[in-house]
Amino acid sequence: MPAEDRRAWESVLAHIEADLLGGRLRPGDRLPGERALAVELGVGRSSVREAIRVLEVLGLIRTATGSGPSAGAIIVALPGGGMSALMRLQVAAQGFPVADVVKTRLVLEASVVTELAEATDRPDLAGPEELLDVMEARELTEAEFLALDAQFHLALAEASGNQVVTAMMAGLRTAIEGYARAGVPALVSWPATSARLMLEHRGILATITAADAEAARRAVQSHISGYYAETHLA
Amino acid sequence: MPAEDRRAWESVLAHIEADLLGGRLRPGDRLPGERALAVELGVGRSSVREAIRVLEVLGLIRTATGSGPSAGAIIVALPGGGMSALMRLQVAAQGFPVADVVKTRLVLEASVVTELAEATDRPDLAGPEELLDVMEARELTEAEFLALDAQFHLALAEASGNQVVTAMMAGLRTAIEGYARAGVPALVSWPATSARLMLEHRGILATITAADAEAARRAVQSHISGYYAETHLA
DNA sequence: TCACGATGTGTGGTCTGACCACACTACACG
DNA sequence: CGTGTAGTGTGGTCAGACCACACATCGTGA
Repeated sequence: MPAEDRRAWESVLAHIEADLLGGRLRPGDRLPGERALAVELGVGRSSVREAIRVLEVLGLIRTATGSGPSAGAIIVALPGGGMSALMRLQVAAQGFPVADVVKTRLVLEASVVTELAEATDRPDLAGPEELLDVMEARELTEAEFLALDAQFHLALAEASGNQVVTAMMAGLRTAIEGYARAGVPALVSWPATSARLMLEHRGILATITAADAEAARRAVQSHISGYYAETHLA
Repeated sequence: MPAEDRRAWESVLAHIEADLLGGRLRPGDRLPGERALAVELGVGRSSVREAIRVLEVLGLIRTATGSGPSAGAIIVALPGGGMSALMRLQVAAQGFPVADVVKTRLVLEASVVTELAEATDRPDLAGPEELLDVMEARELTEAEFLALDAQFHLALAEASGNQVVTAMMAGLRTAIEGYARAGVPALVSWPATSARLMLEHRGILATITAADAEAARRAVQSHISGYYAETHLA
């Protein structure tokens, strides 16, 4: 019997986590209703709801009103969903220095492109390429461009297949977009910079396609740290 | 004016996030009381509580009952606090394959030791060294040893000073401990393996002290992937 | 005068019961 | 046989009521 001295909502969370680990709950399953869970665990419905809320924000479940198979709280376990909220709030609370975010991004992305370039079977780069097509198709506002830019890097991570790295990149995405946009005013020429960024994106994909891991790593590192340096000269 | 069609607790969360970004709330500050916040935002106290709960799990605030300066909900923004819960639950829900966790760990830790070894001023390794001393002091159970092991790696990340990486490592810690413990039965000899791991730990610190980044990276990579391979031979 | 204990006050933590909007189900009616 | 309407169960929300706790205050006793 686990200690009962923890807060009620924590015991609910622990119970659900145990069910998850024990295989009694799997992705796609529906949680019991809030009222039923409350009775079963001997706590109030509000406590159940606080636990449910946590699981939802963490991206583990999806809730929907109404009835039927799609209603209720359903286990989804979509990676990154919660990480994004976490990183966003953490950065908002000044928990993470931008320099650390950039550095971490550098490390993760270097690993991503290395893995892509070294993959034995040619990785599927359709996703990233489509994004580049969109970015090059027409003139975009700075915000639009940078949003697609961050999305491109996220797509690379997805293509690498590493779900943990993808989740982390998804979490960093908001923070990345934030500092990227904040740096725009410091640029000498936005059109010149965006043009360069687009070229570099194509270059990164080219090195991956060429299976040149070393070049890919260099390309992505200069791409990221180049922009960072350019926006922090002032 | 933001849309009011979102769920009540989301609007509370958004309001607090906005205060964070706007500098109206900073680490160390106390949130208004739940009742006051409910009145101020025009929602019920339970909705406020759900938002508070999310912030607490994400590691952004700490709540305490009673009165006085240490009571109430206080912004703490301690990195890793929430990431840990997130990763733990995500792994529990089979959201992340172990192989991806190991791979990510490899990338992050390689970066950590590289940075430590290349630091211009000798980094402070007192924390990691103390942990090694404890591990070597006496015979430990497997669980104790592996817990300290994970803590050692986390201490290295902390020493590197990169808060984002530290947070991510903290998040991975539970998952790491989990697969490490799960692999013990597959080992030929636990005493032999633990002895080797301890030697490798000392070796990693030595390469850092020697400022040999390349050796440090190799050491940490063989340390991690070695154990992983050893426990996945069967 | 000073130490100490009872009391007051405000905090988060929890439970209960009551609505609401919604979406699907089932049944009755044309 | 189709169709629409009432029913049922879901999450979402609110209001109010306690509780335990920790600090602040003030009185009382030494």
